[in-house]
Amino acid sequence: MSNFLEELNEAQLKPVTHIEGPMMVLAGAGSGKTRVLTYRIAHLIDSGVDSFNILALTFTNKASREMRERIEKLIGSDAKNLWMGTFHSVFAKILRYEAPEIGYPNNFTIYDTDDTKSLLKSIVKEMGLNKDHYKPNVLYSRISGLKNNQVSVREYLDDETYRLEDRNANRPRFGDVYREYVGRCFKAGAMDFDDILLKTSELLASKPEVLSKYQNKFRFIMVDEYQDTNHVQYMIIKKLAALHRNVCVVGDDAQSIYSFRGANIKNILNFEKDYKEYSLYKLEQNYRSSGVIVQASGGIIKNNREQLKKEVWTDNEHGEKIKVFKASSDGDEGRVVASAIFETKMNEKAKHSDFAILYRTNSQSRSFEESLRKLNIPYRIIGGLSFYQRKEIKDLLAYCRVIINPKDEEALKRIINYPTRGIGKTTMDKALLVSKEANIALWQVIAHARDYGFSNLVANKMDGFVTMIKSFAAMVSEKDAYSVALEIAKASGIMKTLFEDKSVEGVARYDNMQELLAGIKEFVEKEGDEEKSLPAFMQDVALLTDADSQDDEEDKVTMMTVHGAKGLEFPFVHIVGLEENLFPSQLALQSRAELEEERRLFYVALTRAEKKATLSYAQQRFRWGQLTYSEPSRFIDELDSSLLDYELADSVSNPSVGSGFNLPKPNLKPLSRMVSKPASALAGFKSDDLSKLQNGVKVEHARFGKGMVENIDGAGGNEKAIINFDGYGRKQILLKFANLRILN
DNA sequence: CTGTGGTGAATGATA
DNA sequence: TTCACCACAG
Repeated sequence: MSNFLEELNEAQLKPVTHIEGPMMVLAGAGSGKTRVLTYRIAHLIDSGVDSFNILALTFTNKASREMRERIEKLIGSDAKNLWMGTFHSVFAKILRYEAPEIGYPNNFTIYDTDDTKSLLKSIVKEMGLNKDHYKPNVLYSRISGLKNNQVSVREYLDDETYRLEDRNANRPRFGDVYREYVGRCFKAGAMDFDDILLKTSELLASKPEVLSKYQNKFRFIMVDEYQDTNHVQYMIIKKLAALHRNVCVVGDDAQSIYSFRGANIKNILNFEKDYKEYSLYKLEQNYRSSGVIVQASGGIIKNNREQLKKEVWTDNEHGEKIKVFKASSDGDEGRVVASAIFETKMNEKAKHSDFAILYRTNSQSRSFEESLRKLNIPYRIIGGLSFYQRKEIKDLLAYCRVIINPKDEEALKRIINYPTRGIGKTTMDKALLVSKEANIALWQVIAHARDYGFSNLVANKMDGFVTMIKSFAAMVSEKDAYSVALEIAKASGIMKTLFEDKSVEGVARYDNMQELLAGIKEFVEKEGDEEKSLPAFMQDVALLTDADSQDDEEDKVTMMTVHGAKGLEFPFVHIVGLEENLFPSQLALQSRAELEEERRLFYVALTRAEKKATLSYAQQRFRWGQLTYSEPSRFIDELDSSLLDYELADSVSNPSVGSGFNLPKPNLKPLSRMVSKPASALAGFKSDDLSKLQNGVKVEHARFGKGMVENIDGAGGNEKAIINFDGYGRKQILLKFANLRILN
């Protein structure tokens, strides 16, 4: 059974057959790192380790899925018992059981980035702070940084250094924002992404019985991409591994590209201190890339001071030189790259899926999309706005969240008036104020609106909403996730609202919602005895950001950021936008450490290529809607010129593109700004008494002209009329504001 | 309360 | 350029 070991080379075999005791594998790009991890797990199980006792942590869902599949191929269904997943998914799962130990409910919600930012925004507003100094993005990354280093609110407030930093950054009250944010999350029974790790760490530190339970469960621990772990993750691993000390970390310091979110290279160095008896293994033979690419990338990384000693080499053939394209503009770069792909595909008889376009920022994808579309080259974009971040998806999921955890304030705010049910901003501001002053959940205020002084009219609307949510909640224990979700979509009116929107985007939104429902159905119908309830589904969803539903099988060119490409490989790779201030990013030019991270990022990009890498840059490009000029990236200069093949002529040599095509248009002021808008209220136009208005009456409106009343509803000064105007179509008009003259 | 249009900011990556 | 937010009219 263990003949699979024969597929490994000597350097790989050693770590794979290492069983007891701590170990670290430093694995160069393309050296078979995943292979070592998967084979080691297979070998552990083969040697009698119970698969239930193995924990394997990765950074992406994709990596863990891939590893599980590969292990399954080696050892069969035992692979299902492994605890394998991303840090977030594994510890979220543990927290589902253990949350009450630290004062959270089992049904806690996970706040994603949007929820977090929206909460921060309301806090800043409530506290009356200057929103230019307290921007959600900045606050979020500050809080995230603190949490990743396990700095609690208390510790923050006690530490003059931290507070000074914020005072100097024009946000002296950051500490109050931090405290309020943490308090509000707790009150809402919500954890943000960082909390999942932070709370796990706190749990393990404060509850010895819990710690000991998981120490005994996870007798063998494996960590992929160890160079990307942050301090909290490091602490969690350290605690879990303290008893058995069977911890195996795999990583490559040259590919550490996540220090911006707290990843700490020092964790690799700390490893040596914490586990003095550890064994070190190095994988230095690259099986992936051509000699040119291995040589070029090795040369690049040598420019970094901070690095561990490692010499990556290959037996592969030398291969083609790295091509460098100069383009005149971003649009031109798109055309050059698209036609190069077209050509290579023909010459090499390659598939579309053999190509990748890698860029530094998501916003660069546009020019490539356009050009590829023109040449009828199919492509897919990974990243950017993921499926689960789309508004219509988040809306439906927000209903699910409120049903499971009514205290979830962000979800509640999202849906209380969607589809519109007459509970608007003014009402909600009031409700929020009550919730804050009485220190009760927003949901409680809404559920008992009359007790908190809301008018009957408003309270009735809230009652309707609350009744609806409760009726959904009653279904949860009886029905599966799909039945509940479908009922929500129908009964809430979301489905109808989206269906009625016939614009292009509207149709897409409707389709997306159908796709979500189909996804839930799939979840429910999937084989296996896992739970099929809505809460079970929602557990998975919050942590799926990966373009999971992507059709990997289809023959398409892949476009994504360099970050997104980590761990992947393609025969032909285009690295684009190699310009100063873009790649390396202008934000990374402040310090040596940041520049070195950019360089590692470039190293990652280059080492994705198997056969051939192509670099390109544009001399000018549109950024923020403005034409900017740019210089070629320093990373091009750092490459050994004997490995480069400069394509001097730019796309002017391309006969299919007419000359002068790329000239910037003369900069005309948009006309719309100069045209004054038509007078909205005609002077002297006086409204008739509308109290006796009825269906079928012909009226004249100051702006819309003549029309016929088709329907009137509402009461008490809030009557709305639907009027069909000639030339303007149906309009809904509130009579108390309307300027209408009754004709006839 | 709700839809519109005008204004100003965004473009650094992830679970 | 595009998107999100805020006035403000209706």
